Amino acid sequence: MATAARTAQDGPLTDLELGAWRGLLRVHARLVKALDANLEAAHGLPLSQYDVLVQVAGAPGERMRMCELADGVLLSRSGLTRLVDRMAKDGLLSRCACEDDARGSFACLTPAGKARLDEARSTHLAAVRELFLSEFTEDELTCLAGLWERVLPSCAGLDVCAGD
Amino acid sequence: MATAARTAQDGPLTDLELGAWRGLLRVHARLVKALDANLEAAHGLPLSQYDVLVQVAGAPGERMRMCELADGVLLSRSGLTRLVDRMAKDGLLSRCACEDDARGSFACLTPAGKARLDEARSTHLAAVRELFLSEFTEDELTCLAGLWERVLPSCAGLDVCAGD
DNA sequence: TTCGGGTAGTTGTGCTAGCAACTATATCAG
DNA sequence: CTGATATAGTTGCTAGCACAACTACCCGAA
Repeated sequence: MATAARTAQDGPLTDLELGAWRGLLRVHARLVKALDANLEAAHGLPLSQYDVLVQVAGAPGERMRMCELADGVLLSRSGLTRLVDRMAKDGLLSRCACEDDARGSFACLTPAGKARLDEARSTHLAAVRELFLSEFTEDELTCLAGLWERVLPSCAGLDVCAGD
Repeated sequence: MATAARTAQDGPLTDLELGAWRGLLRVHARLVKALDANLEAAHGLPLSQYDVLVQVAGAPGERMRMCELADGVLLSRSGLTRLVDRMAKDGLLSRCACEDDARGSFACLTPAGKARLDEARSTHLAAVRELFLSEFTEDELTCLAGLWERVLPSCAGLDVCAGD
């Protein structure tokens, strides 16, 4: 292996670059796996469904159009259709027609879905804090958040952010 | 929605926490998707296969035990078995018996695999730099790498790091 | 030597996600 | 109003992954 630290344009990644890049991949993989397992164990709720509940609960009228929801939870439309189907079958969501646009439909939070979210939220937030946020100082969090803001547009061009 | 910024132990996430956490999720999702599409378009190589090639090429003898490889590429053992199968069918890897341990087997880099990696590496590294690394100063990279180091053990307990 | 427990890897199975094709509706041009 | 194009959502199909069960083997103890 003929490797040596170059500046930053050609050749292999420097150790620093490697650390910053691979760290992201590893931390993400582990966090998501741990959080999903945690949520599933405590409330029988996959992380993907929790995400949907959070998004819908935060939307006006506690309902959201399918396409917005798909963007919000980083899923394809077909993937979302089926995810919402599963959740509707479990009573966490219901589907409602859209009055303004007959093509569209809403995913609406049911009381059961709301209750489930209320149960799960504190579990999940506690886990996020414990596994991730608690490791950082306030300054570091600020730094991180700023970095994400900066990189996001660089990646691709489809997104918006949503609240908790 | 009765939400207000709390300190950091209870209640909903502060905007700062939210930004740091969701940013990670979004940036990761977009980067991986973009990098995979890029690599696939340029060299017909999925990111998962590229990862395997990098790991194996960096290992002594250009071969690796299946279980180490599985850890290295963040995949389950069964997932890795099938991924290596596919790559072997494409001629990128070959499977070799392990002399010391008859249970084990090696995934060995073939000349074709090496060639493919050589083609793809610069494409991929350029993309990683363009989409991610280039957005940061050296100091920020140092900060990031340090943060990952710190969080990693907090998540779960299985990993080691590997070089490029 | 032989038995028991642990480890490496593969295979059966099921789930989740994406892509492409399709339907139905909206919207805009003329 | 009519036809062309775009958008929302669903469905058919397939790929990739994880879990659990299984086989084969290693290693330590008696």
